[in-house]
Amino acid sequence: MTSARAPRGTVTRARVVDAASRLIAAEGYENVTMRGLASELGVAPMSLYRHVASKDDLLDEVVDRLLSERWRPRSRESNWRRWMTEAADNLRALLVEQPAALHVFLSHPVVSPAALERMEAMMRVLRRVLGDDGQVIDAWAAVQMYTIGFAALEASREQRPDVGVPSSEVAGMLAGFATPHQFSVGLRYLLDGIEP
Amino acid sequence: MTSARAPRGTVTRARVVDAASRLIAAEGYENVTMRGLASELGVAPMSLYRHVASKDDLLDEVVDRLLSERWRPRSRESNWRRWMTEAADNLRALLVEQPAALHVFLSHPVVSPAALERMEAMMRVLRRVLGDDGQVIDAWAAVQMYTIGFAALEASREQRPDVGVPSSEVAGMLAGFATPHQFSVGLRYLLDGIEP
DNA sequence: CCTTGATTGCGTACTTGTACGCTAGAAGTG
DNA sequence: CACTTCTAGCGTACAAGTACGCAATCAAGG
Repeated sequence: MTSARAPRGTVTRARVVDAASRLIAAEGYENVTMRGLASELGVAPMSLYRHVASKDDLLDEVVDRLLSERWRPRSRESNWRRWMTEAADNLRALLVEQPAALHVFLSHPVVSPAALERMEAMMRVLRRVLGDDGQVIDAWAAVQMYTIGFAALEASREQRPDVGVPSSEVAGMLAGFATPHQFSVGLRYLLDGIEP
Repeated sequence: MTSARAPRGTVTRARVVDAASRLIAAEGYENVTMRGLASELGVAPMSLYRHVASKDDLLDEVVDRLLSERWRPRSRESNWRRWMTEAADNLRALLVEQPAALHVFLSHPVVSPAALERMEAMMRVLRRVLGDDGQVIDAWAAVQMYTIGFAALEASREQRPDVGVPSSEVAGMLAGFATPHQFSVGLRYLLDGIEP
């Protein structure tokens, strides 16, 4: 039998985060439960709570890892519009592909290490274009909010079939709203407005 | 005792929505449970599910009522920027003040009657400015995504105290991000980019 | 080594949404 | 009126997050 108490040190915050990352990648975020995670580690469910404050706390760290691997644009900072577009789109894609990440970004302002690194990089680029620090912050915030808002809708777009309202014109266009292309169009508006 | 089966017709979709609206207004969204709602109506919890598919389904309707009461701008459509700004800000305020509404808008594209009415009105205004229908849709989507994304962050801004990262410059500005003023600044960028 | 205190794994139990299927009573049929 | 059918109210039960407190084990001091 596998009963008996697990030895001390079996559970560690790092181990929990590792296991959670693996499980999320393998089974998908929505199929990961604290109970399942615990049994994966061979411990009782409540043992996890010595090392993470809550499931959300755990997710914060899992998502920071994902973000740190994926946020960086490939292009050079010299073409600021291209670079900013890529930075925004990388986050959008991450949020859409990883429901866990979307959950985290919608739950609270994300200030994990990777998020801060990304923010600082974006502000650095914007500062070269805009000069004024106040404007830099405004611009960054606008792009960030747009990105998260867009990702939220794109991710949640499982067709709602009927509506009971006949506006087929309206219903029809709702389908095509949340696409990566639409994202870049809106972002272009935003950057147009930002550019001095 | 209050046992015994409730007579037929005690529960109605409309009555459930009414009671839910009342409870949410009185106790706050996060304190409203299906069990509480049922006891408010004097029926067993599962009885509600004959009339609403789920809690989310119920919320959809509750939120549509809120939206229908609050989305309309006060200004005239002739000043399109002012009108659009008001329309966006009315939704932002609603989402921030009503966690139930935020939940609904983040869960799926909202196509309730009031949402459609609002969308059509906004598109009508944009059409007069932009002409081309394609651009109208793009512009509307951009504003909508920005609004929802911003509201999500503004609503979730309960201070996260430490971060473990010393960038006080960064941490400091994070505090001031999600304010109504910041919202209007970002929206101005967006409208600048949209305006022909 | 034994006592004492701190740390950590865990058993139990509560809350919330809701699936499933039973059943009482209304509505239709002969 | 008796019988069938359909429907709406409900009892039971389960999954998931996690509060609370006990207890096993480790570390420190004598």
